[in-house]
Amino acid sequence: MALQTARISAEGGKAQRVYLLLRDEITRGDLPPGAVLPGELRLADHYGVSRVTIRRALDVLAQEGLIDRRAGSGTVVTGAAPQRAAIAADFATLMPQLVQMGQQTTARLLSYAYIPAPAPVSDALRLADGVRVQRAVRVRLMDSAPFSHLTTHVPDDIAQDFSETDLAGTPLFRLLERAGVQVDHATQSISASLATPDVAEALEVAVGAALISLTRVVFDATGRGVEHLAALYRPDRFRLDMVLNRVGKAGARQWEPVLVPMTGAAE
Amino acid sequence: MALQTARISAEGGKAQRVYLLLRDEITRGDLPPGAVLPGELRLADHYGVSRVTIRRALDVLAQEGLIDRRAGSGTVVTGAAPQRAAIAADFATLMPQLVQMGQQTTARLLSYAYIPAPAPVSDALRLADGVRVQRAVRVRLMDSAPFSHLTTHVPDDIAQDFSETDLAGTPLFRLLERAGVQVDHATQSISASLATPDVAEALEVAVGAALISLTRVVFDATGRGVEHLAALYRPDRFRLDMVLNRVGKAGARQWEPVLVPMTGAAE
DNA sequence: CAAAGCAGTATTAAAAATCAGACAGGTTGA
DNA sequence: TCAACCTGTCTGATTTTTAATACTGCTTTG
Repeated sequence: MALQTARISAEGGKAQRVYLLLRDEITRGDLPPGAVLPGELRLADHYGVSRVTIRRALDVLAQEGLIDRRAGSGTVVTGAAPQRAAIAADFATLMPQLVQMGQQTTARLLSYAYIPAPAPVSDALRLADGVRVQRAVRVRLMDSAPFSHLTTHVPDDIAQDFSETDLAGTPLFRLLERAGVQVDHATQSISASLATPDVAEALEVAVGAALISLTRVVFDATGRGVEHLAALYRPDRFRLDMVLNRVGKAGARQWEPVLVPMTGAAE
Repeated sequence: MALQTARISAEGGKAQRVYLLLRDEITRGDLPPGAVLPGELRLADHYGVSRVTIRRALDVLAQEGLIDRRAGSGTVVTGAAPQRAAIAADFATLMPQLVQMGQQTTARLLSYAYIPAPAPVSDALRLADGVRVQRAVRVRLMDSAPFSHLTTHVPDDIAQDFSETDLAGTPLFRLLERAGVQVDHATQSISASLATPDVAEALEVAVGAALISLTRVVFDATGRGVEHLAALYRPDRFRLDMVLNRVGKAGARQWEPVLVPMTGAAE
């Protein structure tokens, strides 16, 4: 019944790529339900591949119910958006509406080890060379559907208190505060990246699919780096939303994010 | 001299995909300069392809100077990050530090037309069916290096004042306020998507590369939708950063974004 | 209503990419 | 020094992609 889990592992060549691109355009809304695709010949030209290859990609899309092909008439995007219980997270504070949603998310611990801090992590956390950190890789699921892949690094002296079961259940953030860390501020950066084979498997997406990438570095009151989070989100199941208000008088107007008070922290 | 513009157009199969994945991991910092890659055999196994395919991907990376291959020793990531200074944008308010950077960005108008509003746009702007909108597609460049692909939709009665040269030069946002629109609030959503052939060409990236996707809908004081922006950013040239402060007493703590006062609006 | 045109369907053979394996030669560390 | 591992190189079998060419069926137009 692997319908939307099209093709894990790095299989597939051009046809697979065209499939990914088209599916991305559809689920993204660029090709809304009801829209008619260009003809296969036109598509072949557009993507720079042969018609047979386009056809193979369309086959998969049709099989998944994303498109409806009618001979003579054309290929139309069907409204049958299979998923869509997308988890919306407040863009500014990054607190997902999980509380409202019944907190039905669970986490699965994929890996757990103490290692010397990798260069990017020790740089970001401003650690001395060779400092050991606890590295944990987790997948967060919503109704047993994975939506985020989390890699956290915490200096080992802080992480001593975290057991494996802690990590599997509790958001790392709460563990930090439980450990007595005075969380003060954090820097975040949003980007986009491609699904490598390992995260692709964990998130049940195809290798090469687009993912939202979030990197967060948390500091305590003394300015010490206490957590490095590298998160990857499935764009079809996770959204970063925000509302901005235009405030101030003319000439000195600016945007101001609308804050939604809520405790907790997204991962 | 097309060095980092590896392979535009939809050519390449698995090798191309592996190349994209590896390059993504390198430029993203997962494989920092100096890191030694796993052996070709291990890579082949990891990506589920043959060694020859891995080899082809490494060939391109080596040609671009991203890796250094030494027979017998192994393949290491070189620190030669040909990356241009990434444009950082304030995450909360989405105002890029363009002013500080000398405002050296220019825009190129790719397409310009009045059309009936597509379904996603008319939905988002809450327009009646069949309302005509002005659709403009632009590419923004920094030192003649493209970093964003912008598709804007504006109701045609508002857009009457915009000439083609206006669009090529001025941020649409300023045009709106010049037209007397009382901008009140906006909703934004961040995601990730893949580069289709057309945007890939405009942004000078490979087809299938990861892009940051931002959708913004702007409303005026009367609650009317006045602008729909769909932006795609090159993650290697554009970053969304923010700083959060942890405020409040224990038990009612929450994050608060740090605001950097500045006028203007990012596109 | 008939014809033209378009779009999907199907089948072939050639071309290209990929695969699996083997071997040579350099480097490293026990 | 030897063993293990790495890149570099080559080869023939296999799979994927391509290109060319019919064909069927729906829609539209004269």
